Amino acid sequence: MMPRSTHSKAAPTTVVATRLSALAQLTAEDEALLRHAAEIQHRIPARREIVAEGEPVGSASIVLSGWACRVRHFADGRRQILSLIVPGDLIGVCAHPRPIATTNIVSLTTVVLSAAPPAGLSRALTDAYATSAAIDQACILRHVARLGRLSAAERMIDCMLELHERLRLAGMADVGRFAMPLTQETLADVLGLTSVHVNRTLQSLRKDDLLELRGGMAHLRNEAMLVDIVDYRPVRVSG
Amino acid sequence: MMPRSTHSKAAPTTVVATRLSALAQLTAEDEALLRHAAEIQHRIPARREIVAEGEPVGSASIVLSGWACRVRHFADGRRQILSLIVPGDLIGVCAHPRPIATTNIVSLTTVVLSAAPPAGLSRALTDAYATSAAIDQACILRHVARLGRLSAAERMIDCMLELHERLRLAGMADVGRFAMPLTQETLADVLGLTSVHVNRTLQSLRKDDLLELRGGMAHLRNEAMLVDIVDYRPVRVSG
DNA sequence: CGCGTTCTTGACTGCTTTCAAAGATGGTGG
DNA sequence: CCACCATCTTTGAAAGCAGTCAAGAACGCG
Repeated sequence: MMPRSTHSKAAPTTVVATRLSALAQLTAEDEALLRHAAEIQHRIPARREIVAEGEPVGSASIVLSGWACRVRHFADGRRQILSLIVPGDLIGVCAHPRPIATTNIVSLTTVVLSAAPPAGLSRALTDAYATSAAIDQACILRHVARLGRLSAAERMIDCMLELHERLRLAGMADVGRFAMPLTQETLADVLGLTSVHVNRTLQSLRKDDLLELRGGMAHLRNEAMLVDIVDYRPVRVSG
Repeated sequence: MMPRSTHSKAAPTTVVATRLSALAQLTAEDEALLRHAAEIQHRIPARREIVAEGEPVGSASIVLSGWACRVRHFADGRRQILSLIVPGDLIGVCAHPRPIATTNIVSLTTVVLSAAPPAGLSRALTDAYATSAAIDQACILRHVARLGRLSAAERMIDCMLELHERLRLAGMADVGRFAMPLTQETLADVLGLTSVHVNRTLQSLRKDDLLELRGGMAHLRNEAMLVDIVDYRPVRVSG
């Protein structure tokens, strides 16, 4: 069976080059390194643990297609998704000695990974990795503000605007429209809500013609208004 | 006026060495570098902006005493504290080119900073900085889970356990007891609650003899039970 | 001792959860 | 092609946790 992603127009291999090129000036050699690394692909079914908390961080890898997440499980069954990982994102890029994973990472859909070329080989790749890590950090801080101070509808809007921006960076989103494969239950674990309330929130947003999720696609009906509602600002990590 | 901290038994200069030594094997030279850097201190009153979102990240510095935070302000006045910064923590240590700050950083008490010795000078310092950054990251992820899935009382407990652990690393906490200079209103902005509800939550926890905040001190009355309530696990970032 | 900040309290509102069950959807095999 | 099954979405009623508003008490500083 071919690993064909229904959520991406871009071929998996170009997703990575698109995103990393947006983060640093990659040379033709850098792109060749990425292409070479992508020749060996690791296919992971949905709902599989990719990284286990407390275990040594393995070799760095790149998400070619599919969605994953960092997640925390509580003893009583509660679950919180700490961050979403989408195509073009890096996993396990870590600067310090003998690092161990601080969270579990789990696939949410089928995920295809390739190894990330070692950073030392290229100045531009090193920069791209560092910038990617900075974006990751910024998104997590954004998530803190989202969970701490926004209402259910605001959390949903803010989250979708962020995903739209991040997927666009990898060339995987149209204007106001992108593939969003998460179920309402998973979305609830991202947003710190119950699935029932996610459902009601989505109905309300659709009724107001602001935002619509259907058939695995997200539609931002009125992006300007959405941006205004949550005071959304694009992620910027370098000048 | 001497910058004397009433919240610390350790002298400001040793706080840094204590913490960084716990993160990597510092040599006598490393400690000399830290002591030298600490000769020039920068004193910042409470409620001052230390770093502005969107501005280039300045030179790296170390908190010798006092508390600060990363914070997000919303257009309508809501405010969320994204992470707390306590003595021994680093500010503005950043690996990628031309970095700009993704959040504001504000002093919560009087804060004394010194410059952080450049990482390139010493392998151990480089490691310590990287480990410190990893701890920072782990605490922020923890904060996401806290805000997303814990009740008010659980958030309070989890936050106090984390602060106890972090301050102990810098030699600034006794067993089950540490200086906690934040007002209930500030705590509310950390925990994503209102100050009224923080007050009621604290009363309830004190009544149950679990946790007590009074006179700028936090007392963990029954640490084992607190740990159990929130399924608290110590921060581990390297093997 | 006086003033501003912080803490405390009460009554009321409301957003979100809980619990339960019924409908839709999509993929699979007969 | 359709029945079937698991998964996902939708709905309703009731309860609960946290927020809002307002005002008084306590605290700490000068």
